[in-house]
Amino acid sequence: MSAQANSYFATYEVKVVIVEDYKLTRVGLRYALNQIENINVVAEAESAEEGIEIIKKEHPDVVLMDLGLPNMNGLEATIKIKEVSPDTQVVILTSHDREEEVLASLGSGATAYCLKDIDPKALSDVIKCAAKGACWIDPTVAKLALKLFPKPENAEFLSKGANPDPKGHLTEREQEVLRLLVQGRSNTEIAKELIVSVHTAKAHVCSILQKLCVDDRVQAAVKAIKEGLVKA
Amino acid sequence: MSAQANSYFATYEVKVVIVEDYKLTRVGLRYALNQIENINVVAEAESAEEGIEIIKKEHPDVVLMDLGLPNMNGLEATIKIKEVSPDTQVVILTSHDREEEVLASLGSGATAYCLKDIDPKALSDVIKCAAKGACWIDPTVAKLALKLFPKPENAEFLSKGANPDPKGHLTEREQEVLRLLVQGRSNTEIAKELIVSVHTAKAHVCSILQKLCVDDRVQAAVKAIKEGLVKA
DNA sequence: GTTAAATTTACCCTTTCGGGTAATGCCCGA
DNA sequence: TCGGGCATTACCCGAAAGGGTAAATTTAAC
Repeated sequence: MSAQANSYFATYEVKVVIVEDYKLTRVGLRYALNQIENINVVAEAESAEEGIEIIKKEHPDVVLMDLGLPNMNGLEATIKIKEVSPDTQVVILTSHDREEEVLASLGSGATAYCLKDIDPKALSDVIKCAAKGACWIDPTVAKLALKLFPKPENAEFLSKGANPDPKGHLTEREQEVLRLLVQGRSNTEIAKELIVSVHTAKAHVCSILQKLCVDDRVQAAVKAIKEGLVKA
Repeated sequence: MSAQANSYFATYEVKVVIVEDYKLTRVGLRYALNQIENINVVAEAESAEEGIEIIKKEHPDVVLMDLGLPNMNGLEATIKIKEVSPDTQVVILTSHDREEEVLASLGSGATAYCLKDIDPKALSDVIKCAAKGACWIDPTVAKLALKLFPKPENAEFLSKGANPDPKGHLTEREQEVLRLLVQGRSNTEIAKELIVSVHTAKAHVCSILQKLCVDDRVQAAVKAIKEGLVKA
């Protein structure tokens, strides 16, 4: 895939492969997309297996992927595609708007998620920016995906200036302990890791629990992840 | 904000407010964007505080937000904006590509994240689709955001057909227990919740630990979240 | 140089956890 | 009809967790 700085929408010829089981949709897509400048649909597949074979050979810039395929579905296919052709960008094109499918798609390696009511011109734009690796999520499901990002109430860089940590926040040592706690370490293990006594580790954990307003270390770990207190 | 079905890029007049402390960038942006059809920059602000006041009154469709502002920064401003004007979409426009800032921005309520090397035409397209609520993330940082989505190895809908759960997966009851476990409930509490004895709850937790190949409930909770085994 | 906060250690105690083993009843598929 | 998987209950036991309180030490700030 060629690269071109400072352009978010690909301006070179984008190689596209369509994976879609309904022939009518498939040929319609191909026709519509080939009308667009700089988009070149080089192949179609009516099953995930066939699509993967094609992609192995063609290494297209973008794959238009349907979710509801027979046998192997679009998610498994997406995972497979990112294995055999990591630089190929997968654009999900589906009529499903269920949260699980949106999240699972993006988790499987797709870079864009479109609903089928998209108009061809917009789809072509999405394909062009997906070719550059941009992430694009349909308006009707964007909220579902975005709410997965933790609200950074405690992010230290929120206010970068002279902000003396408005109390209630974890000390460096406590953050260190929290990190280990999230890994599932016991107090004993934490103590060994930090080369302190178990008493110390316990003391830190206790103050962490208090500061996070939780009752036990499980809740602390969950809260830490959800609020992004520890780097994943 | 008016709505128009089947169009991903807004085709109506999009009201835009720019929040950016550098005057040069600000006026440059305004000039460039006002060249674009259907985009109308109605106001500029050079600080977050000023921007919020303007947005309270104007309720624009889109806010172009710089991250590095004096005093209150762009993240805090974004949170505030989504409070006072929930339908206003925030587009982050920054030169920072640090992972924390990307994630924190999206977690704060922004719907799009652009780097400043974007060309004006592309930016206008992003603004137009952001106005409809779409999520757009710059190619250079999209990977950072996308890797946050859990890979759905265990998602039951991966193969929807006659797939008899290839063993090693949690039973319904165990998933129920796992859900409570993630909430930080003790075995006793889980037992009460499910109206069973503590022994039963313990048995379920034990088999969960074994099936997830972890040593304790903290690791189980973390794994459950990271792999999307429990609905957030 | 005094104060404040963070880090460290220690003791007490009760509750919970996790492992192991095993028995019972239930339902479904072979 | 006979398993096999699942849910349920039960027991024992050692280890760990969590709460409370207290104090010594370092570090940082003022």
